[in-house]
Amino acid sequence: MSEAVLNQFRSYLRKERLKFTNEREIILTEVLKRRDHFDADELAADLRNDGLKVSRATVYRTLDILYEIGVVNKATLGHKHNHYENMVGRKHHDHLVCLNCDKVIEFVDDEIENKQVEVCKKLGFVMKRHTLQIFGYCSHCAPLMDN
Amino acid sequence: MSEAVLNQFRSYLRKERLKFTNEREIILTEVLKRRDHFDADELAADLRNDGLKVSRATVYRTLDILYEIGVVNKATLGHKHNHYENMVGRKHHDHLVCLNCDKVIEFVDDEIENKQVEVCKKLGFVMKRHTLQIFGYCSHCAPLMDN
DNA sequence: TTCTTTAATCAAATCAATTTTCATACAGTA
DNA sequence: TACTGTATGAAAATTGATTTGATTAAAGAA
Repeated sequence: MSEAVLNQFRSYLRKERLKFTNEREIILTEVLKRRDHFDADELAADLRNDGLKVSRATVYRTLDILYEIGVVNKATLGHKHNHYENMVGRKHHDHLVCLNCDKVIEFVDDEIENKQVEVCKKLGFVMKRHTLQIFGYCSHCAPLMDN
Repeated sequence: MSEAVLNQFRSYLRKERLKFTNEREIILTEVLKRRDHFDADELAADLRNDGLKVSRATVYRTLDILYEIGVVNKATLGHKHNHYENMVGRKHHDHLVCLNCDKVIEFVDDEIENKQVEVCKKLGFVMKRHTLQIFGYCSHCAPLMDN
């Protein structure tokens, strides 16, 4: 399965006349291990921890490529930096973000998805991507807060 | 009506032991004139144009307060800076953003809103705010692009 | 293999948006 | 009017992200 992604990556790079470098492979491998929502700096730190030296700039550049080919998704989760998530074998979903503990819960609601398509159709708008975030308190934190 | 907002602002400031300064009034007034989606710098530039000198820092600081009391909404519209919009007399709405011409279209869909409430209820999540953006091409730009 | 071309890398500089600092000015109130 | 503490502006600092420029290393050709 990660074999398939690797091939997808290689063939995209070839198509674009880009190079399959050691660093790009390292970053892809690390991204595929991840199941959470991480930022570029966390990823770079993890690589450094594993003794793999890849510069921040390369991490950013490679994440861009991975976003381009749909291997990762980029999300705005209420911080001033982007979060990424491994999307291999996963479908689009939305996020609930706890304002207290930063927990991120994923969900999909087909009716919400369908309604968005309808809204766009009605307005002659061609949807390319969409993102829905709900901010609040998770079931663990809610009782602790004075809502 | 803007009289009411002014009073709301003043009483919030009093409650928090903050001061009703000339600059804060200037910024509030300018915000209330606006019906579009603007960023902090645009607002500062407009004030400068009108001969009103207010520093960038104060603009940011005041927009924070206005966000706090719900006079403005803060939105992430695909740029790396925040956009603000005057919310006086307006209800929550979502945004369609054209990737070509940057046009922003607002919409509300009650069913989407209800579904979000349902999702949260099911998960024991207490919703504080939510934001949905659809990116794509508006009816004017879509025919010009190769979608 | 080796050569050649061209892109990729790193570290450091830069950038844009935002936030903070700190000396000074001013609003609210005693 | 005087006092206290918050707000202000200009500049510096911070943050996340991008670019630069010299060097390295893929990928394909010979």
